[in-house]
Amino acid sequence: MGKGVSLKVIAAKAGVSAALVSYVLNNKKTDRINKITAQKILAIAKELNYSTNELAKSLKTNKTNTIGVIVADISNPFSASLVRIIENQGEQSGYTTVFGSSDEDLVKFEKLVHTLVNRKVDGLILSPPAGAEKIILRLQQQDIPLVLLDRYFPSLKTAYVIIDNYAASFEAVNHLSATGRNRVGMITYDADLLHLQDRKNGYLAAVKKTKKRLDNNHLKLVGIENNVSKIEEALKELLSGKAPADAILFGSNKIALICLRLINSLSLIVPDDLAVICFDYTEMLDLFYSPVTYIKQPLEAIGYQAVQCLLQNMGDTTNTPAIVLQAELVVQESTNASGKLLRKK
Amino acid sequence: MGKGVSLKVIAAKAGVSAALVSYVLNNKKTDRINKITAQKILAIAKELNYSTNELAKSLKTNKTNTIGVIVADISNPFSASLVRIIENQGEQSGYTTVFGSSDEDLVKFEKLVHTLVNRKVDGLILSPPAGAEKIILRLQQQDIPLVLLDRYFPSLKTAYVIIDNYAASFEAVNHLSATGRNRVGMITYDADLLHLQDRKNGYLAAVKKTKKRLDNNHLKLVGIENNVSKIEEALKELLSGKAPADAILFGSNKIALICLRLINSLSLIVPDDLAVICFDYTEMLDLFYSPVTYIKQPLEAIGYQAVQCLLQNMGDTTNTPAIVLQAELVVQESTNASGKLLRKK
DNA sequence: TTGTACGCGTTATCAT
DNA sequence: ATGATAACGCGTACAA
Repeated sequence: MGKGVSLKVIAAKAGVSAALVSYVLNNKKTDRINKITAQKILAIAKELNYSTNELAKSLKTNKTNTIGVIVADISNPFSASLVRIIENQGEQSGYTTVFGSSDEDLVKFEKLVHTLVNRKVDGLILSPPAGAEKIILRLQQQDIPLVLLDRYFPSLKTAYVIIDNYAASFEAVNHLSATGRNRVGMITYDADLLHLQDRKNGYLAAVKKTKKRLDNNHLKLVGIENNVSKIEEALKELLSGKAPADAILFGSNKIALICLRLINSLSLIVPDDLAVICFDYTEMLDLFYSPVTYIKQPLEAIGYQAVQCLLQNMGDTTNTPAIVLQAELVVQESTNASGKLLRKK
Repeated sequence: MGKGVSLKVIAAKAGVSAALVSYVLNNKKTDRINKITAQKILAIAKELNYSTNELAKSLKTNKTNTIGVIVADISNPFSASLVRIIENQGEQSGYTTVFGSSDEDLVKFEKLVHTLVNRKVDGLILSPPAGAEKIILRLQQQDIPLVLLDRYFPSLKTAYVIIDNYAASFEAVNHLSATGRNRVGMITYDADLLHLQDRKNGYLAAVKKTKKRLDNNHLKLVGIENNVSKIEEALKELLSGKAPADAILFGSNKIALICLRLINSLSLIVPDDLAVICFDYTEMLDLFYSPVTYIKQPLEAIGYQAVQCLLQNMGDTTNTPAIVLQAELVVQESTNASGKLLRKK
């Protein structure tokens, strides 16, 4: 690739050694080099449009200035935004960022990790799928700097950046009961990823607190593969029966999309008949006729911290900062109590 | 990085030369190698958990098995989906994909291109910003395989994959007039990127055809930086005055989001008072109370073709396939004529 | 200022 | 048949 304008070529043309060219082009030993030859070398380099072969450089210096990032699915707006922030943040520290999507698939994840490691990335920012402990552990044994993103494993001592999902769920449910909802349901994932457990447990704790007794029928668990009909079925179940939910917390933006679409086609009125809250913001939430109250993850902060933590971990692998950020409940129309209260009068 | 398990280490442990280890691990000269020593080498390699240093390999073979992709903004759902498809498609051919966002900024774009080229990617898939001709040309002079994505430059002979934006706009406007709309407006970008020109020109041609005379006030151009208040202002202008638009074509999903949000907060009824069509699908369009008719780009096909074209161009740089794909108008509720017709009766 | 070893894997050539 | 040697790709950095 390229036309092969190497140091050697420049050296030949200038009648000097390749080493000297390297020094000049990198501004090293600048005081010990004849300024005239330096000028000549620079001129030739520019004329030949030289640019360094980062491959060779990395091989020698053992540094690629590259960060590897693995998210669940880069086509998810949430991931896409986060990735973008990391990209910018990394660049500010001189790093190029390489991405991959794991699809929450352990095999795919491991393969991606391998690819990145073999390409000698300087560090990794990872959203590992369930069961990835051994893979992470091996990376640590190889002394590869890494930060877990959005999730972590209690059994491992790693750097991580997460949000307090438990508190976020808890606050959301509290908001719903405080605004007069009595049968708060939740549709979320049946997965053993800790951050998803937290969302579920925060919900359960809040329901328990506000209702004394828990109606298990109001918690619906669906597979992480986001099967549309399964999710729609869960919603229908929540809305039927003897005690239909009058409020629902959606465990992700994918779940929310599917459910809101169905709600749209039913004759339910939000927020009058049903209040809804969604985990994670996406643009679509503003387009629902009743703008959706949502749990806002501090994306900028997450991306910033992820890169900063990685930089620290790259300096010293035993340095494993654990950052827990708080999410914010953004109240919009979809949980407005007024409609409901009016009807009660 | 790594623990430094190199061929050399394995060779030492096995009491053979590094070259032999390389042959064994790559299944080369397999017939000329003692099977017992081969087994021993494989065993040691596995025991030491060896994996090849792709940096060194690439340096030697001059092949990185990497494709570089530059889009405008990876956090845009449209780009994110496309990127995901390219990622999968590339993987099927054994390529890792590296992404970057240019923000439609020429300087950023050039910097990204440089980074990728210096890292010796095997080829590039690019959505170049306006004015990038010289950069592309230089890449071609360096014999670097590339495919333009979603846009192209008539002055350059490159491979490209685009959709027929002119026809897409044309069809959209036709659909609107066929369903009884008389004052079809458009809000799109004031940019000299050809694909955006095409969108505009397709609109103009269709309006001209259906109306005989053109009312320039129904075409609003906004900056590509997606300034919210500018776009909102454009919409308000379209909806006011002596001949307010009764249908609008939005030139992108960003424009659509901003406008639909505003329409939501006004007391306009879609499709009764106003019909809308949007370029590019995103999930949000289904969540609008009146699901939005949109111009669907064949993302899968675009991604597939982009990778295929690149592979061809990598085989022979003078091979520059030009693929023009047709978009599809997906008619939903937002352009339904019934509401309007009922009112007319 | 320059020669040269080095990082690491590949492969053509040479030696048993 | 089996296996070793050495040059190579390209930039870096130390010794000369």
